[in-house]
Amino acid sequence: MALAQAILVSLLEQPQTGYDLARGFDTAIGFFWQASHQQIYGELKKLETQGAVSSKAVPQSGRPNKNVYALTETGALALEAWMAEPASRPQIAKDDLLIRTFALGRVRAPTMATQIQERRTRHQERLALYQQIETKRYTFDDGTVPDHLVGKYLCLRGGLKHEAMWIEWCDEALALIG
Amino acid sequence: MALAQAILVSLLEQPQTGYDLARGFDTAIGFFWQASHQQIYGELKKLETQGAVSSKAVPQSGRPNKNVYALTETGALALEAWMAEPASRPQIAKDDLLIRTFALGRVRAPTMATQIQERRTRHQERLALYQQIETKRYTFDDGTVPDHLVGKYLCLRGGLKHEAMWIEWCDEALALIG
DNA sequence: TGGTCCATGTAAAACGTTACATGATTCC
DNA sequence: GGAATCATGTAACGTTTTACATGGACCA
Repeated sequence: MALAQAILVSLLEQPQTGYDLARGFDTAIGFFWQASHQQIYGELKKLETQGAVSSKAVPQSGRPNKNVYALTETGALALEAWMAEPASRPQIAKDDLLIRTFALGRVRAPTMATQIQERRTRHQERLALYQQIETKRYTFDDGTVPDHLVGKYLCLRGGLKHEAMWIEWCDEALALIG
Repeated sequence: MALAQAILVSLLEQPQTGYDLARGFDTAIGFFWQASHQQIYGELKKLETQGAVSSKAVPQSGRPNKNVYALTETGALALEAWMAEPASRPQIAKDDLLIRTFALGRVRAPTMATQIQERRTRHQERLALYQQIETKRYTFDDGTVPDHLVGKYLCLRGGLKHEAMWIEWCDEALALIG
């Protein structure tokens, strides 16, 4: 749906290959948007035929050529227009741990405490990662975040809050089903 | 993926039609799992051929017949087995408001404050709804939730925390970009 | 008379995942 | 010698959304 825009936004920072994007989707924007390399290669081609991105082949020795994609003027304008479009309503991620949780008290489920404990560990790891990033990249002497980083910073803050909240939830659940 | 299980868990409480399920997916389990009626009708048929649910036609006057589905023994056992399977890793919901946010500071976006404000209102509404449900259905004199409601209650708690967290995020974002 | 609710369904399109494929390079 | 990295791609499959379809009941 908004994969095209996720790519355009990623290209704002610098031109990238499909491969770069696929990897970046594992880090920066990937904290809240996932896409496989197959999807990205396909979408890039579509965006190129629309004129939103341009590609430049970079020959390499002993490797397939790189296709480095850059945002075009057209793409930048399209992105700006899209920014003003109303965002879709928030969706809760489909989470099968919650389905299992829903059944608690009605189905025998001796492993649920372990499962929630495991989930807690995951969130804890993520939280630690985000905290590290916050300290490293978003801590400034005067205590304010420079304008051009505000967007990325807010996304990180969302991630931090998200993980912290789920840790709290796990603790609450463990206390209740203990 | 886990749509089948979401249906089975919904049927734990009582036999229901596909139509009922599709509407329930807008309320109880639907707070964290979405599915259209088309998907549900299809999945119910699949589940019936597998023997996990059984259907009973209920004739009606002036309406199409109801197909009321109930969980079978087989289905209950399958569900119990599934409960012990490891849950998939947590995913963050794809949210195009966050993509827009990511671009803040790099693209002109004069409507973003309004958009976040609107999103805040949505979360506020949801939070109010969940709080109402908590008060109405999960408040007991002795302060404890009865066993058979623990699962549903924990899901509601997740919803509450989720909405509260996003309201906080919206406030943080508005303060930073205001 | 026009809209929403009940109750089911088909069909096509869009989106996403999984598996497979290539082939040199670099690291352990 | 084996695994991971770089870099692209095709094909099959599964899931989800959107659109279309029916038709009486009930309400304003």
